[in-house]
Amino acid sequence: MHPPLDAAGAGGQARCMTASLKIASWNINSVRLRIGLVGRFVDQHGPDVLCLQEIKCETGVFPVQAFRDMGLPHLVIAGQKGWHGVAIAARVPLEELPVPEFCRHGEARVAAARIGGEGGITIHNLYVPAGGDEPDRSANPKFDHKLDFVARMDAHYAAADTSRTVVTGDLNIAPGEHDVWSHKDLLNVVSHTPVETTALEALRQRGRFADLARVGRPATEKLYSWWSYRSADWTRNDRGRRLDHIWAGEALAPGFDPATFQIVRDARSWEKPSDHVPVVARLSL
DNA sequence: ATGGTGGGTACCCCA
Repeated sequence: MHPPLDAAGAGGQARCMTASLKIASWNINSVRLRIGLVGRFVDQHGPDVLCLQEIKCETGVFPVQAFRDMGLPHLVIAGQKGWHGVAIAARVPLEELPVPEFCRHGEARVAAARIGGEGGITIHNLYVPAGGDEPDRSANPKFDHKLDFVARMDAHYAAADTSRTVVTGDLNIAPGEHDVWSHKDLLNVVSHTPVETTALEALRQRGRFADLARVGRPATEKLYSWWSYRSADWTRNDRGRRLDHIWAGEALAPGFDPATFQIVRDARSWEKPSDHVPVVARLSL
């Protein structure tokens, strides 16, 4: 057996009786360009684990020292030149795990780590392919790749012990009617087509994961984590989508307090923002 | 119906 995970107390707060882990996910759209925004987020929110997507750099040029300086010295980095790339940064030691082969093209879209050893928590940080523009898998190879990626996730999580696993990241799918600004207008738009939303919900349920953003809140509440850059003023009509997710396996879900789930919407207004904002959840251990 | 913006890279890919 291992001692309880003592990750509570992020940001120098007093340690709690109950250990907990504050997990955040953020598609940063270039970690080097936005390292200052990462620091700002970490200062303000004190995550114990920060999962980043679209780091857009090779592992060797990831800004390691900046993460040490912000109190997240433990890193699992899966980079590649120019695009994609994911990383997990933590206050507590991470054990890097082999990644399931979700990406048939071998792109850097998955990072996996365990905290707390045997009986600890496994974290899968995913960057699901966006899927291009045309929602037709025979006409659009990128959409085919996306659906294949999701099918591989399904096969993996259906067979795995997911009870102490957190799946998080930019899944590039807004599954629910109220995860997009207009269900009707987006039914034929990649990220919200029925073939995608049905597949994602089915695999989540087969994997016995709770979608933490939706636990304990009304299904009709609009929730978004991404707003396109291609808008003069993203706040004007709030045309967002919820593409970024934190899922918890069934042993972790009962210790989750819905009040700890946050979408850091104001980060979309920071200077030179990512088009995604961080999502945060605290898990009791 | 269309095009809008942004990042990395190298003269165009991707989101």
